[in-house]
Amino acid sequence: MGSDGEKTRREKQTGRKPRADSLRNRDLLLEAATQVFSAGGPQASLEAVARRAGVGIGTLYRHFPTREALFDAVYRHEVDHLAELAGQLAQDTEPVDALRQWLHANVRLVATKKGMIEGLQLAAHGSSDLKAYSFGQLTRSIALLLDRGIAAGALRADITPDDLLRALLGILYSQGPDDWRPAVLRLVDVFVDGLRRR
Amino acid sequence: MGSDGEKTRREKQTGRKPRADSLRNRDLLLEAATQVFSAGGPQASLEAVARRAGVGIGTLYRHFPTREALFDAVYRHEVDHLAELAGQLAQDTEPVDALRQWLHANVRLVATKKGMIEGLQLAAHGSSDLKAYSFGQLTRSIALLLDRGIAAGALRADITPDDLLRALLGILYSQGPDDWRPAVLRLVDVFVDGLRRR
DNA sequence: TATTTATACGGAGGAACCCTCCGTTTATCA
DNA sequence: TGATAAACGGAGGGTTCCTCCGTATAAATA
Repeated sequence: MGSDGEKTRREKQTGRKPRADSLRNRDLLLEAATQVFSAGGPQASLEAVARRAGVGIGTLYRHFPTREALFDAVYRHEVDHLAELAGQLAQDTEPVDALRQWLHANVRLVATKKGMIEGLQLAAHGSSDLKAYSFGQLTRSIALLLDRGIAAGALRADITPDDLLRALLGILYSQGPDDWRPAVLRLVDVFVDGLRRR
Repeated sequence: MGSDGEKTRREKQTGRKPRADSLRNRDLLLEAATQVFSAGGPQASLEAVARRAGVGIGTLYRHFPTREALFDAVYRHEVDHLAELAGQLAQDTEPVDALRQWLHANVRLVATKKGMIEGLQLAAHGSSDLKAYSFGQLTRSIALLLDRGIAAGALRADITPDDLLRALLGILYSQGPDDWRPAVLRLVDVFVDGLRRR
C-alpha cells in the first residue's frame, strides 16, 4: 500500500513538521522518475533520475530506498486514474461497452507511457507493494465492470477479474514496433467478444 | 536471421577450418547462456555466463558481440521447435483444436523457461535479428493454423496471424505469481472462442 | 614431424551504475 | 536568535559492461 510514501512524507516519531526541502525534493524526484522511467523503462539509471531532479544520489535513496519504492510512487498515481474512470463508466454506459471502453482507455494510457507497462509487469513478477495496490485497484475496477455485465446476462460468468487483468496486461504489453495501437485495440475487441455469453 | 551465428561459426574469408577450441567454446557459452537467461531473465550478467562456461569474458564477446546476439542463438532453437509442431498439428488435427493445442504448447514451453518470454518481448521492442526470425517462424506457424480454420469456416477472418501472435505473447507474458498456468490456459481458450465464426 | 601463421584466448582497464556511509548544511522549534 | 533534528551531497567500494592487446595454440605447410 502507501505505507512507504506515507512514512517518507511524515516523520519518524517526534512531532516535528517535515522539512520543506525534503518535500520539494521528493516531488522533484518523482517527476524526474516519471520521465526517466517512461522513456527508459524500469531499469533506467537511478543516478540519471537524481541528476535530472538536480539532487544528490544520496537524497534519492533516502526518499526511495529501493527501485521498487520509486515505481510504487510513480505508478500508483496512474492506476488511481484508471480506477476513477471505471467508476464513471459503470454508471454511464451499457455493460459490455463500458468494459470495452475501459480497456481501450488502458491502451491509450500505455501509448504515452512506454515504460509503465514494463514496470507493472515487473511488479507482477516481483513482490512489491505496488503489485498489491495496483492489482487491487485494477481488479476492483474490472470486477465492477465485469460483474455488471454478468448480472445483465451479457457476459460469460466463468472468467474472473483476475483473469481479465492478466489478459489485459498481456495484450497491452504485446506492443509491436510500428503502429501497434489499432492492432491492440482489435485484440481487445476480440477478447471482449470471447467474453460474451452465447 | 542466422547471419551472426554463421559468421562466427565460419571464418572471415580465407579458407581455413574453424578452430576446434572456438567451436567448443561457442557451444559452452550457448549452454551456459541458456541456463543463465532462463533463470535470471534477459538482463542477467554476461560475465556470469562466461564464468559458468569457464571461459574469459573476452571470448564471450568475440563470439557474441552483443547481448542480443546471444539471445539470437539461444532462442532461435526453441522457436524452431514450435514451428515444427505447428506443421504436425496442421496435418493431424481438427482446425480450431489444432490452433488451441499449439497455443497451449507455447504456454507449456514458457512454463519451464521463465526468461525466454522476456527475451522475446525484449526482441519485440528492440530491432534484433531474433525478432525477424522468431516472429517469422511463429507468424508462419500461426498462419498455417489460422488459415486452415478460416478456410474451413470455423474461424473469423478479420484477424491476422500478426494480431494473434501479439495476443499470444501478451497473454503468455502475463504470468501471475503463483500457479498461473490454469489461468493462462483459460485465457487462451477464451481468446480462441472469440476467434470462432459466429 | 617441425615450423609458420592465422586465429582464438584471457583478463586488465576505463567507464557507468549500484548503494552505503558520513561529514556538512539547513529548516524548524524554542 | 541559537540549538538541534533532519536532510543534503557525494566520495568510495563493489559489480558489470565492453574494448583492447599480448600471449597461446590449432591448422596449414614443408
